[in-house]
Amino acid sequence: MRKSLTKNEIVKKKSEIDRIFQTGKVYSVPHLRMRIARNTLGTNRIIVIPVKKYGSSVQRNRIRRQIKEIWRLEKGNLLSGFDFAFIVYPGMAVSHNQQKQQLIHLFTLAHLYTR
RNA sequence: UUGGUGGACCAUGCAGUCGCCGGAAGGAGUAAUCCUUCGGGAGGAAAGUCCGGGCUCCAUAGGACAUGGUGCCGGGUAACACCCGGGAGCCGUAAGGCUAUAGAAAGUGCCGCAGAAAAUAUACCGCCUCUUCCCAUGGGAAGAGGUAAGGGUGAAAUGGCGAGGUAAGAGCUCACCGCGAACCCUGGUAACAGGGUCGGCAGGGGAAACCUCAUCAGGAGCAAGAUCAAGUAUGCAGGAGGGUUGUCCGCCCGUUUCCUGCGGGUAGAUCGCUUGAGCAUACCGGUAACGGUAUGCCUAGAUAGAUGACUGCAUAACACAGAACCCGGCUUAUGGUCCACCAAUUUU
RNA sequence: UGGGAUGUAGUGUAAGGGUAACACAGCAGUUUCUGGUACUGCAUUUAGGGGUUCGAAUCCCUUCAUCCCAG
Repeated sequence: MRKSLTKNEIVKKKSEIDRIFQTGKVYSVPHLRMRIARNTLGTNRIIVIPVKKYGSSVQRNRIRRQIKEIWRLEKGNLLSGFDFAFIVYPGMAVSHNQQKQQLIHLFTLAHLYTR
């Protein structure tokens, strides 16, 4: 599978975001919370939401890009048909390797790997 | 060497792998779309939104009042609360810096406490003269008057200092200094500066108190505004005017229209959107800000929002920080490099 | 993104340029066998910085924080 991340793989509408928050299951590690909900598209979609108190716009943009990058590299190994929402709280690790370990831990908790 | 002052510049580059958003060319496909190649992709402050403009709609932005901004002089600019040059005042040993720098004699108001008096001038302690009385040769008390030199209060006390003058004093007179809705000469476009004459003290502060004078400003803002598509109910009730604006005039639209409220529907796409008061280089004009001419260049345009991750080398580049219609400034945040100048100390 | 508003003790509010005030809360003390009530006292650089003024919470500039409106 190609490791791309196009616009169709991002959750955009407010009604869909609300649906994730109302019906999704919650898995969390320190300073990061993941909600997943099934969709009817057959593919996975993602949204990253840093809370308002996380920092300046530069810091919020950076953490969003970093999580998108890790998700892009890992999504080929995951089951499909889910919407993902990552909520980031102040204190999140900045290092790429630590973030990667945290996300893999979350995916394992949710039993999302194909094998 | 240490401390300081002023200014200029940079804000990463190269290579590899995987990705993101536009553009151009080619190809596949009915189309949606996909593939290949080439080339581009955040800032000096993009920030705060403090000023000024462009642009769009309302009338082409008109008149008066209100309201608000600005405020030494000259220049620059599309414009400005910006910039450049000059004047004056203040601060600093200096290099340099700062200034909402018009008018207090148009008018109104304010100056707590203290102090006699806080702006009409006046008189607490004093000083001096005269009259009366008392003790007796020098004082004391009371009354009438003159005066502002001295004391004291205050942030601030009605020109300063010296001499003459006087009963004591006083711009009462004089010299010097200061002052001036005053006049003349010289220099300067001007602000202003220098000099002279005259006046003879006119009179405190504050205009970032109201205000006066001069000058500027019409309102709203790209969620402006325009087009297409989809969808709903040319629905119900009230009003006759509505818009331009804070008010009036004027102007524009209008009764098949418009406004207000309730109810219902859609929550999509395209344009605006990046060629611009643009950038670079050279020459010319100007003290400078800046302007002119020539040649060359095209350099983000997303729409829940594109720049990331990993690795190596170089390096000071690891800081502050992310375009959202676009420009010119100001202010604030922040890593570094270089230049010039000043002061002190040391050495020659 | 655009348009506005407000910052005063821990909280809620006052204050005409001239000593920062009131209520509740907090702390300490007195009263009581103890607690409550009551009484007395204490704590605030008026969000930060600068300017005007003899003097600033107040007037002006600037920065920061919080809140509201427009989808």
